Amino acid sequence: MTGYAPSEAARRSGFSLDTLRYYEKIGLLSGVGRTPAGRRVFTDDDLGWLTLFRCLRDTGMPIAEMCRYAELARAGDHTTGERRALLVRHAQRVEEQMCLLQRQYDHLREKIRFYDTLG
Amino acid sequence: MTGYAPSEAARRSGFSLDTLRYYEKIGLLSGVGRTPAGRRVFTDDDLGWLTLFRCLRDTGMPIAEMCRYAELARAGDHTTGERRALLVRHAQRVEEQMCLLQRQYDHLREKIRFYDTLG
DNA sequence: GCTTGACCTGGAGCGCGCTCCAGGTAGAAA
DNA sequence: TTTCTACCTGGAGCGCGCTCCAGGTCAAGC
Repeated sequence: MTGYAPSEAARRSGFSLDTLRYYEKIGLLSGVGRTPAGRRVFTDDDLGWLTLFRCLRDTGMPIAEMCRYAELARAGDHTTGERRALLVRHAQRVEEQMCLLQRQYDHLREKIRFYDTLG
Repeated sequence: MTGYAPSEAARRSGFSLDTLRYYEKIGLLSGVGRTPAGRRVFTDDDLGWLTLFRCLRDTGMPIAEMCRYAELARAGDHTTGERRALLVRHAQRVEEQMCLLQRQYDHLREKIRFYDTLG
């Protein structure tokens, strides 16, 4: 149960210090420990959450939905089904997003090929 | 050289009427024709531009960069090299984005598989 | 002639996700 | 002992990309 300073947690998660504080403020990240002087101490568990948030953000999940997920997790083991369903729905949206991205990427490549034929 | 009403251009491009007006206001789309009464008339050429903008937006290009591209195109044929370079740079960013998306999608799938093992 | 509806304008407002700031504290380094 | 750095708080501000609104115009259908 190593503890990490805010700057270290930021470095490892890829979120800024301000974003870490923001996530805690809105209740996305909760139960972050403190030193007697009031400074945050992040655990490996917190970093695990941050890794998940990184994944969800990178795949375009809105923060409100991540909050919902975190809330379910806090509510206990009886919410695993709902949590899984939430992730599955999100994964489906990501698949669609990947298809669209691929299509438009192909379109873009074609446009570039057009410029290639000009000279 | 068929002409399209704003609502038809919106339907075909997938942009809202407000967005079409906005794109013209900021100079992204220029030279859109008008009826004597001042109503917009979109040509096939305009729709071609909108299709390109759709592609670039869907792949995450900021509007400022699309403006730059449109500006180059308006400047004439001597800018084709620069235009191509702009698209190539963008395509590279899109490739990176696709890789990241795939990685995080895999991560997400793994998380879902974890929930599957629970019951 | 009257209503309806699609369109026009300039400009304000919004939702998201941070990001920055002022003013302050604790602890370590010189 | 002074200074420096990393951190703290509450709250304001920002950049992006639209989106909405009020108030008006025109053309077509009844």
